[in-house]
Amino acid sequence: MAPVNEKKIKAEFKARAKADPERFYPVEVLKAEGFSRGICSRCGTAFWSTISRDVCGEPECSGGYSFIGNSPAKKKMDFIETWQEFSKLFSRLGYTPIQRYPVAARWRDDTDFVQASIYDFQPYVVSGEIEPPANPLVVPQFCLRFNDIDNVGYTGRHYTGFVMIGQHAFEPPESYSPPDYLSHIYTWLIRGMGLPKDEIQFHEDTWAGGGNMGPSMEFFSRGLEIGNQVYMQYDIRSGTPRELAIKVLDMGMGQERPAWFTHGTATSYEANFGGAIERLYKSTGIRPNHDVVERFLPYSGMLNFDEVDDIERVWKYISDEIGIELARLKSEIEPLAALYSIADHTRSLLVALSDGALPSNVGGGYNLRTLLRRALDIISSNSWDIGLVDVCSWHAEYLKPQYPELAEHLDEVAEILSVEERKHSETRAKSKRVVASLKGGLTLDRLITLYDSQGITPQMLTEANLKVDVPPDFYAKVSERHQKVEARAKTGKGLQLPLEGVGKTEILYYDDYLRLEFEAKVLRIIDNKFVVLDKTAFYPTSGGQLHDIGAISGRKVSDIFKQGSVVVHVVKNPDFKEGDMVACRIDRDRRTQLAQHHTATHIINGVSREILGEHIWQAGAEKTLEKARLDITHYAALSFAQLAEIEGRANEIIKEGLPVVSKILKRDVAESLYGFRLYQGGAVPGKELRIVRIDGLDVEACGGTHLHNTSEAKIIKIMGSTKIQDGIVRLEFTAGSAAEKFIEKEIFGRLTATMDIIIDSEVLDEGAKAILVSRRDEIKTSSNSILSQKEFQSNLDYINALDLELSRCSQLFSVSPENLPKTLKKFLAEITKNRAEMKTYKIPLPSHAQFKPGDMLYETCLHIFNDLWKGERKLLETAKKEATDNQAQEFEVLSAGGFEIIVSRVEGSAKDILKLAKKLSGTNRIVVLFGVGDRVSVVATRGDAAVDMGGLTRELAELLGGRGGGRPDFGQGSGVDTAKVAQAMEYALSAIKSAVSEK
RNA sequence: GGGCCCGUAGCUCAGUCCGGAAGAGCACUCGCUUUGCAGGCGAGACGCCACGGGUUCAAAUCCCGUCGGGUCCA
Repeated sequence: MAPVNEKKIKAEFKARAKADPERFYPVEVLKAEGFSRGICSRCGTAFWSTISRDVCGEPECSGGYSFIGNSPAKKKMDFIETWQEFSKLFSRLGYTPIQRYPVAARWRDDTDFVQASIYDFQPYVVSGEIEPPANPLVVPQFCLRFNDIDNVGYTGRHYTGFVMIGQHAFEPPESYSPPDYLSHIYTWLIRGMGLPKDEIQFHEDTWAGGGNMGPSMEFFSRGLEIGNQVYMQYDIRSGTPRELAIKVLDMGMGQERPAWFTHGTATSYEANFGGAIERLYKSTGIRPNHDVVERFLPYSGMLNFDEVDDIERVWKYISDEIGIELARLKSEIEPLAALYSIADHTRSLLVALSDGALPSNVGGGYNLRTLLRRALDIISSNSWDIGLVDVCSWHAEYLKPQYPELAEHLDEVAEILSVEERKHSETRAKSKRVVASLKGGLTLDRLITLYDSQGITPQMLTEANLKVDVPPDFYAKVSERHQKVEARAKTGKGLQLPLEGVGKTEILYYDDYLRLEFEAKVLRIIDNKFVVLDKTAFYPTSGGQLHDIGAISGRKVSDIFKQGSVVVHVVKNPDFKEGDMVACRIDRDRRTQLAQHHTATHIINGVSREILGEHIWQAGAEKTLEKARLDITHYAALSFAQLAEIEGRANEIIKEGLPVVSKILKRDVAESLYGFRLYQGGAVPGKELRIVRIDGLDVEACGGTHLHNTSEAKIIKIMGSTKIQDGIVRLEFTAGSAAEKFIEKEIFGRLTATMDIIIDSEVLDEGAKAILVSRRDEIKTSSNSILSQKEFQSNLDYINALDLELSRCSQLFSVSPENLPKTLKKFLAEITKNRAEMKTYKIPLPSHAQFKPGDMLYETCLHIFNDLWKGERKLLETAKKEATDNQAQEFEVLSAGGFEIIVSRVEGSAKDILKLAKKLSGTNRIVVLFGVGDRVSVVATRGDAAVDMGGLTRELAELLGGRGGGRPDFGQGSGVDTAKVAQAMEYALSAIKSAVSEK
């Protein structure tokens, strides 16, 4: 938002306009129609009306809505008809009706969703940088607003998703004509809606937002605001209003309003959801009691769930005021509000999901998830049998004349909804278990943590009959905690070079990625390090693509970055000066590799959309020398099969050798040719866009260096995918020689290295080993031939089979493939160690001769893990246990003070003597064992005796040159001084004896 | 974008704060018992305590990182 005080500027302007209406408002139109000006005796607003009135048309001033059940409009139109009538009329008036924009605002970086029709044209049309798609125009723009979510269903007019019909014009001052615009909308009120002029009031007002401001005319009838026409003509970002070069008409009218108004239904919902609402009534058996609803409605605004602490008291107040018993009032209103919420939420979801937005735990997606879960919770708490997908399809059917695309996307919407529903039911089940395990008396801190980290609301606790103190400002406390945390996390600012007076750098890297040499003039050198040229083909790090390297006048260029529209080269000790012409050369291998990765990214993006669906958007990307990564919007993790399909198709695209064409287009031309799909990398500034197109697959606005033809990518190998957050999946892949290197090192190399390790370890039986050796040799032979002949494409299936093998093996040991050799080494070493120990216990090594590995390394790994590692360890442990049992009989037991005392020295590790001590201990026993091995371990246990074994152990361990401790009934420690064991035993014995005898 | 919570037996989880002997219930196997309504009793099997590193005499437990899953806020 602008750093200036918009509210203050607006108030000042409003006062000025009020004093001089002729100058700021197109009042001549109203005068000609017989309207005259009045000042509202209640709110002071200046308004226009044909009949003498004391108050303006605001519901607060004129006593609420008086059109309900008694509309003054001569025409009746439902939601769909409203747009049909409106667009027909405005076409005749010279406006062009255009398609709505997607509700997910990809062309903007300051908002997730479109919240008003003017959002479609911000910032570039409004700023005059680019042409609007038509001028003047009207648009039925679907908008999402989540701030009133709690009021939806109750107030009769709030929605999370609604259609704002926009009437817009973008004109230079000389042709900008508010009187025309006002007369057009007036025509709509009179002729379109059939309102008698006596029923219309216009209010003088001022609107400000997004750095712009202008006078506005709101129009009302019977207490309902039908719309608002803003004459946006000032830029107020500097703090004082300045005339805009392009003045803008911004009229917005809720499409839901005319339908409601002309039908005069109790709530707006009844008139606007078409068949959906009827079907909801039918499936739940709920119908509005119009008498109750109408009496309730004027008070509904008081039930503002955000602002009121004690909602019950408000209910009671309303019930008293309208004389309907509280219980009855609630039983009439609440189920209705619930139904209307479902209708609203599903419609919002249908549009948002159709447009490619996804529910998520972060970003704008969280709003969608909240919407969805709210709807699901309403359904389940009322035990209704309503399927969200069904309701969506009812909406889609009704909206078909206006938004035919919604019906086309129903399958994808259904899929996304079902994934979300499953997640929600799992979360709910989990919450129930947690709640069930809680007892009352929770601290506020605990309550907040429960809500914050597990989504368990205080309400759920009280519903489970837990006694908890919930402060009325609970949710405020929650956000307080967040604010504290957020205040701590602030970031520093990056490097800012003094570049005043340096013009925009001319970019040469757009033309051809193989343009690697050029001459340029040195404009500035800062700190003997940062070099600015008049033009450059060096690519700066941007758009997720890593910068080039190379040389300027023979001096090494190590980094390139952009500051604003100036490209800065980092050069070591430049031997040239400002004003010189210099020869520049870019590193070819690096440039080629980066181009391969960048074009591969576009291929993967296009292919993913082909395979996974229209909801796939780029959510981030990075291209380095080693690999490329692309984050795509998708509602679930990708399966191996899906990855394989994407990779396979991507390589087909390479084989097909499609041309990659890039050209600069004007933004409006590009948008009309390719739509908003262009904005894969997010919002892009500027009048002109560089468009990179792979025919039939992908078109993006992109500044990167690209191949000429997909065949130059050579090969694409997907390395893996992870779900980086809900709704976003990251694909990592590599192309060209980086892919070949990857295959060589990380597939062939890793696999054979792993096999080598197993073979060298000598843990396998001879037969199994022989098979593994021959398998390894075979892989080495094939891989050598693939590598030497560069036959990657034709051997992709083989390569992928090996890759799959690697990942299966890594999953077995729950490590990443990278750690597989290392992990196997660890396991094999343990097996060898166990076997050595088995020898000392005289356990015969079991024969695993029956094991015959097949083709797959996986089987061998399974064998190593289960039979060798786990199985043999089991044998060893069993043997040790038996040995312990036998050994336990052999200890000398002393007695003193009524206790049995064992103080003894054995061979063994800490773990061994621990087990032995456990075996020996009893209620009447005191046991101290010294285990001698590499070092001396001490374990001390006792039954009921009053000796501090932890303390004793500490003393003993220290005596042995180490440390130890423990609880009164149990001590553990170790030392290094094996020679002092006898001394320690003596000390232990005497300490115990004196302790028990004291008792 | 910013937080927070959770990864322990096939499942649901306790143990983690405050380091010191890896647990419960359900499911499973076997035996006995019971006409049955999740039947009762007894015995048993089942753990790389997510992965990697660090601190420590000692780590499921503390610290750092990674990977999964969940949740809240803007």
